[in-house]
Amino acid sequence: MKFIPNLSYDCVIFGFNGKTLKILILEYHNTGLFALPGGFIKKDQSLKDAVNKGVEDRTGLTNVFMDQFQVFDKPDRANVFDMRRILEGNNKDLEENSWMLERFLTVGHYALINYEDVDPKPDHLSDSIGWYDIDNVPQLMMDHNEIVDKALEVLRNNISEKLIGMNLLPQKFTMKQLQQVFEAILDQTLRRTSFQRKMLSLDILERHEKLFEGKAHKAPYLYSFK
Amino acid sequence: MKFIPNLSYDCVIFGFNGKTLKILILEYHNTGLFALPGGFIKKDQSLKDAVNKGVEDRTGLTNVFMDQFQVFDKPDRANVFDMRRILEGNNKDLEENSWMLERFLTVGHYALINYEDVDPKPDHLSDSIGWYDIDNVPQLMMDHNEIVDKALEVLRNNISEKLIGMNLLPQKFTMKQLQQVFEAILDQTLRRTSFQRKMLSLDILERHEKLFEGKAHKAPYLYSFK
DNA sequence: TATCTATTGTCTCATTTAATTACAATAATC
DNA sequence: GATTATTGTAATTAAATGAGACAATAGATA
Repeated sequence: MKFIPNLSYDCVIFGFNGKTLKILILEYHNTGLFALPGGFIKKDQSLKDAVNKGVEDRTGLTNVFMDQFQVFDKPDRANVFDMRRILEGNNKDLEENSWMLERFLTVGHYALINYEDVDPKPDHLSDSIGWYDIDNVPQLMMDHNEIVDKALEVLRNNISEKLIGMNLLPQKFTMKQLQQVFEAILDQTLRRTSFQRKMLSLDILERHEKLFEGKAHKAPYLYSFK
Repeated sequence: MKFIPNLSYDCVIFGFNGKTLKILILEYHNTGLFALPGGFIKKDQSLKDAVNKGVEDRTGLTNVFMDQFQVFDKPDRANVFDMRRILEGNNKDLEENSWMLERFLTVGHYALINYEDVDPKPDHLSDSIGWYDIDNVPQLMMDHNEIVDKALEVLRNNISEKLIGMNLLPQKFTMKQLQQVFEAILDQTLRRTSFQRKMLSLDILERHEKLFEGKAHKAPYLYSFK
């Protein structure tokens, strides 16, 4: 067995489409089971490498911002019945893969990516992967809904200006877009003038040319992070 | 083997003696090796139960405030040489305990306890356990110094008034003691009047009788958390 | 008993930071 | 050229914090 036994990772991959915050969820072949992208850690592999690999396989992205935030370890979190269905749905040998039916602790991660850059690809066990609004996540297997909730909570607490926008937005963006990211994450509206003044005072933004959208009003500046 | 392989926990146990922030460190028999209190997780045990048990064994305390904050996973973090010395120093059979020489990922925790309540007890592998000032921690085995540094960083960032004092101080305390806890954690001096005003305005403290210390000055009130 | 010392609790006033409102600038439409 | 929707920034208010002043007081000192 090339993997570390009883240990896995799962990753809540956040994206922002300009309106709402979304996460990537995959569905397993012939089971109707939804789950977070996750996987196992090779015996000589760092956790970070393992997760990066998993995210790259499903999104095509490298150098993604990522953070591990909690170990989920309830002894009864594994659902042997579901796992068996997934293996059978993929015509996997149960004997050979019986290690997958044991207890697993999983290291929860979240990743922030630029929605536009992604071309989601299902892995060999699943037949679809897609974006779901953060407030419209389907029922997931095992304790994955709990992992999503916790990831969002941590994201809200860590909303330290720079990291967030830098990873969820394209290189250049308007002040309004930046504000919308914050509003989507915090799930509350912010005052435009206070937000703008605050962001500018932090001295983390660089101002570029204006963006002419063809709309009948003053054109906003584009910004990037310094 | 009754433990989950390749996985351990370690715990940075913080205490406050009225002056400085301290942590508990143990020394292994006949090796001169220092380490954080840690251990393994039984196959049917929750991580939390495992850590609680470890803390209770070494401090005698139950219901301790505790938080897991990071998995440390560098593939080369285990030091086979040191581990062998510990086993040999304790006359343990190398063959039987060879699983301990493999790669381990460890879940880093920190705990906050009331210094006065503790009677530190070494476990069966170590011959001493004692308090060390946070800015005078000896060289520890493996990556334990890194774990300590990270724990302190997390503690500083999480210094959300209530949790801290509630766990590091006795039930009743003076405003000065509370300020000293903050100063020890943040490693900076705070303005007395501003601190007092801030704490009182948070509406988390209950004021009790005065504490007469027999000193030649006005006696301070005792407070507890609401 | 009166005075002195160290510390505490609270006020005041200055300074900084943030919330709120107001308004001019402007890109495209009518 | 007037109109509309939105943007950038200035002006005004309000809240939080910094810095200092001062009276209160428990015990020590004389």
